[in-house]
Amino acid sequence: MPQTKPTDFFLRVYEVVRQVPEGRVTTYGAIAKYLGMQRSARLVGWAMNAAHSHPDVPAHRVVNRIGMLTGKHHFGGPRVMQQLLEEEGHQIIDDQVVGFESVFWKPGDDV
DNA sequence: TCAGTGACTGACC
DNA sequence: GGGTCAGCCACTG
Repeated sequence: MPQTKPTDFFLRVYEVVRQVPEGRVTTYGAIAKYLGMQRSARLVGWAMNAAHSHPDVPAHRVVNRIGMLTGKHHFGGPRVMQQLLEEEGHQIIDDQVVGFESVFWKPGDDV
């Protein structure tokens, strides 16, 4: 497409998040960087805020750069995000993913 | 139409 | 080594 609509950014974010393998997590910054907008990590967060209308988007697999579940309150409860991650085999301590670096998935790494 | 806000990040002091 | 600041862009009032 010759022109990138603002909403396309959201759709691309969703697309990247959907590619995150089960049992892995990624970061807002990684997604933003992958889309060529590393400085716009907040936009990824905003996209996640709007991702509620996209059930296919595993937003719980997106954390900040240190593996902290900063967006957990947006899941309808402070423990929902943690529970979802634990069901995928993660261990959450103090709102942080244990061994975050080991489960970190970089967009484009699956290829 | 304008200004403020937000699930972040990197750089600077 | 730790805290503060600015930047990015879309949505809402």
